[in-house]
Amino acid sequence: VWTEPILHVDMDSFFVEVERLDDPTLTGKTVAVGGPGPRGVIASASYEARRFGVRSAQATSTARRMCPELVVIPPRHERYSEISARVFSVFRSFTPLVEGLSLDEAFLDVSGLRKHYESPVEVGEAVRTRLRTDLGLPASVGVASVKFLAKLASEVAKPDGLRHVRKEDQLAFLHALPASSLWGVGPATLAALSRLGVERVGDVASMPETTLVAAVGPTVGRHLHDLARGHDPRVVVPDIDVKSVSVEETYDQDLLGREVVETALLAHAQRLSGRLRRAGLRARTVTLKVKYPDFTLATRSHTLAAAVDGSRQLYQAALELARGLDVGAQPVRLLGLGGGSLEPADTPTQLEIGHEVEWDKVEDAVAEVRQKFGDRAVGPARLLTGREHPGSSQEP
DNA sequence: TCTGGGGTCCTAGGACCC
DNA sequence: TCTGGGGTCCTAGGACCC
Repeated sequence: VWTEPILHVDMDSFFVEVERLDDPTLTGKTVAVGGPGPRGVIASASYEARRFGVRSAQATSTARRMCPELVVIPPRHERYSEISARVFSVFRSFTPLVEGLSLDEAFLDVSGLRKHYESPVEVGEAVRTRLRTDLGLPASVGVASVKFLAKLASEVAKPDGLRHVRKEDQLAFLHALPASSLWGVGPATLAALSRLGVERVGDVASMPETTLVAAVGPTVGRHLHDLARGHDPRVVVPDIDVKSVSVEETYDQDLLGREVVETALLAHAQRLSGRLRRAGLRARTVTLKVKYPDFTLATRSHTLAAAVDGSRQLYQAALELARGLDVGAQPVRLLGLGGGSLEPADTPTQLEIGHEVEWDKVEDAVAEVRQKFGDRAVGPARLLTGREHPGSSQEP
């Protein structure tokens, strides 16, 4: 009974269900959470909306055409994070062996619960019941011998269900699935596999490892060879530390001109600074990301001598990086700014000159106000538009 | 139809050190 | 004078996931 001790718990259309908690009139309706603008994309769709063909990652304009009644709600990530913390508290009340994959899904290794439950399936049902009764949220659970099978099982269980894949049935379950359902197979790998005539996972299993390695490279090839046999040595690792923090924005209209880009970077630097400070982190590597209208991406990064979390320091680094790119001459569709090589903020850092200390105090105060009232509550005068600028209406 | 925002991991080349 | 191999760090790009 305990040969399948891995649970994958996946919340059903999580963002939409959180919006329904806060506004029950949305229940039963065709609802989606996503960017409402001309370049917006659906992040989460209710099952009612999915019946019309609405899908996540779809352009909002496409979704509206398929489902004219669709209610599109702009994302509120802070709120989803709050509810996610409660969801993970429920997980950890069952076992400390919880490995989060995102805000709304996690692996649980429940092999330690033999004394308390009859089977892993009973644990899975208990988790689902707790999420439903305590938080009012539906979830689906996959129960299997290893992680990737549990994840595939929860996918099959959706919505609001549980699927148990027994060890003796797992190869039959696995081999019937399309090759694209394997974890790590995206468009590029799928195209390479198609050239080999592979359609199902069973076809992957019948390929010699050398053939797979020749087609998709050694790392992915060996990985696929293992997965197709139901082999997955990865254990559930609790609490993986965050490795990078970033903010980015796709603009409704492309940015044109260095000055416009620099103003946008200042706003990014402030948001990033707030995110880092709230997380108690400092970044030693700063990365600038630019997407041009033809969707080509360029990144430039720089590693500093000491880790930073202040908006001015991040802004200065971003300006330096922007010099290495063709912004200003070329229109810019998206700008992103990120921090990597993260360190805990309690690591002592050397302060260079007197007024830096004062500036740090100012930035701390700003970060605090932002935490209370949102990222856009406080900023330099440069970011104010004419209408908001005090006294601007009095100007001649 | 027209393609978001937030992440992780891998690769490959070059710098630098031993 | 010409040469080795290994290890680590940094940078840029790309595949992939939710």
